[in-house]
Amino acid sequence: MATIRELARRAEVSVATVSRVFNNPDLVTRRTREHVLRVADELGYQPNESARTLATGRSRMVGLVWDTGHRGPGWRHPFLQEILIGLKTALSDHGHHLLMLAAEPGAGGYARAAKRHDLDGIVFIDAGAPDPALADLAASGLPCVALDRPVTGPRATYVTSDNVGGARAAVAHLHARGRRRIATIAGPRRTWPGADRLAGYRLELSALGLPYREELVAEGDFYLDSGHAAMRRLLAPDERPDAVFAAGDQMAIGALRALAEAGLRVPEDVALVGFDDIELAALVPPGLTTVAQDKTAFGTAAARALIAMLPPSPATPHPPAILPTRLVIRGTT
Amino acid sequence: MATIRELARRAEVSVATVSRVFNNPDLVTRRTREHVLRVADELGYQPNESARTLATGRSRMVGLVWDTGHRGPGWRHPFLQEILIGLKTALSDHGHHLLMLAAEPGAGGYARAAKRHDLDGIVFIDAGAPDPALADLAASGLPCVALDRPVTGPRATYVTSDNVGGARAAVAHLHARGRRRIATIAGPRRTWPGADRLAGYRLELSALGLPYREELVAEGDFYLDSGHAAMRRLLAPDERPDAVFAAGDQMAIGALRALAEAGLRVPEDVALVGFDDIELAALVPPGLTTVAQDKTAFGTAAARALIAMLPPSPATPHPPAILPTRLVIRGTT
DNA sequence: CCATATTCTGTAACCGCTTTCATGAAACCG
DNA sequence: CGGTTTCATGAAAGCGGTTACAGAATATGG
Repeated sequence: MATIRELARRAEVSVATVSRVFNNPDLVTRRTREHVLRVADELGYQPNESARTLATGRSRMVGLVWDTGHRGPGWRHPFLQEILIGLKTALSDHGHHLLMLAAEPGAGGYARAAKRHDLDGIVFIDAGAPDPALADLAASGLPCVALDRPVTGPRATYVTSDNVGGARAAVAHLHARGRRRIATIAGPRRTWPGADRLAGYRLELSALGLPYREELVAEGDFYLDSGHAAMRRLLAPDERPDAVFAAGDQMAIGALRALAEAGLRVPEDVALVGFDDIELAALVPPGLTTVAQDKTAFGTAAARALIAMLPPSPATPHPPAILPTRLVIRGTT
Repeated sequence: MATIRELARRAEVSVATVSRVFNNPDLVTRRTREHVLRVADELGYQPNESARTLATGRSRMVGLVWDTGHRGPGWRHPFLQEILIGLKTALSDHGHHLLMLAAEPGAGGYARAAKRHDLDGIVFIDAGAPDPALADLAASGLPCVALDRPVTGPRATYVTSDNVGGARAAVAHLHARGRRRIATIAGPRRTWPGADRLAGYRLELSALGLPYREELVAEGDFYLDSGHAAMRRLLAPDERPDAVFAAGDQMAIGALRALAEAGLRVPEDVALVGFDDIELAALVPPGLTTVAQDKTAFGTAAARALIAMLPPSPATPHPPAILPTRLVIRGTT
């Protein structure tokens, strides 16, 4: 591999000049600059990133913390792929790479990895049990963006959907369809989306003048089976609900099965709204009405926020991005 | 951040000794080693990876080339997530990180990124148009693993499913169900899975003594809509097929819709087998019979192969991993 | 035309770690 | 017990860049 010294020798300039050609082009005469670039091209010169990072302390890499282990090998984010596409695209445009951290999860594993690699920033995509290590990291001043979980720090912020608003829209929609006994299958309350969607449900109920009833709330874990179980629980009491708002599409689809097993028709007997708009939602008959999230926007918004907080920007937390949701009406309502 | 010099000073040893403690522990007395480790712990010392990479030429990072752009923002690998989980897990265990390359696609973009970062190896997950840059990279001696596409080089190999065998099993199964006019919705022939599944289809037909008929072959692009269109084409002739082998589940589901639209019953009028066993397959009624691939095995096999080819292993291409497939019988047959 | 300000370029220190080579200490041995 | 080996450690030279500082070249102005 051609080094900067070799290139300098061949171009008959100093290494400093070569370095400037690449990093501060306008500090160099057009003539020399073009000459150096030409020779660089001939040599196939590529500046070495490690050397650069070592010298500058900035790696042009962003860490991605993605907790695969949380639910064993089966754990899947509903739209990790779209998020990655959004993230990668936006970061690439800014000349940053994405490093998937292979650190021991929990504790300070990610923090250590961030230091070792001189990461410029870090993005958290995970289920979101509150983690003191995340708080420390964010407090340390490293630019941090978390998805669907809160985080604060001099250069920290988060991206999330308008979970409250989306949930309210779902409930309002069911109400508009004439339903009055509206149940919910909530997500885990320790997660943000779980808590906020439940809050939205309550809020809209009271806005509509409907009572909030404990027996109309079942909690799941966002996965299909839990939706199935929750639906069965909701059907147990004498007076069954005539509508259900499930806080996630997977749970909604589980609920759909439970309803079919119980011999109930959807939407005639029970109307159903989900949340997320995963690919499946459109395909599972009769088509799941759901609150759609803007999936790639998650990634791009995260990338944008992160980039905005990168030095030399002042250490000001970027305002959180709350992405709008959109109600997609299909066959279940 | 504590540096190695600081640590050396505090532990009252030389930097060389500290370095050895971390890289060649047995070159150091147990006494000194433990002492250094203790002080390192107190200081929260973390060796800097860039400096390490610069000094050794090895980055402990593996590049991941994942072509997001191929089909516009909507392009999705049927099970990218599982592959990533497998890859990440296996590589982590070996102390390697995964770098998602933000390089201009095509040409030598990835090759350049690999050099700049001193990548230890590289993994290709993409749609797989033949790419001279990949060939060059592989030829250069950089450990390379490609998924579902061929690649050769001193340290190159690939991982793929037993596409031929899987396709044969699908066709044999349809035959066993009494079907004789078996059509196929093939994938793009320029892709490996597309070509091999078609080959398997032909092979099994002839093994069964059935004729291969051009009019029973329609080509799609692995996506849902193309399956729909292909199915309509297959239904056009007077004598319609009584079974269809679709080379991908998405296409199979598209075909399922076309069949429903045509008023045909599945499996009574037309039996259907897919390939992949995506999540949807189990959920779309009446349940799609399909050839399942071992999804996380893709990732782990790729990681294992890569690790096996990493220096100081001899520059011998690892034998390709051909993962077994498994026929999952559901409602469509 | 000279003094001064402004560009442009070069020298060299440094970023944090690895590793070769040399050295001194300890172990081995006839 | 002196001479070899072996073993543990240290000094210092890189690895390939960036950048502060200084010097040379050019432009500016009186």
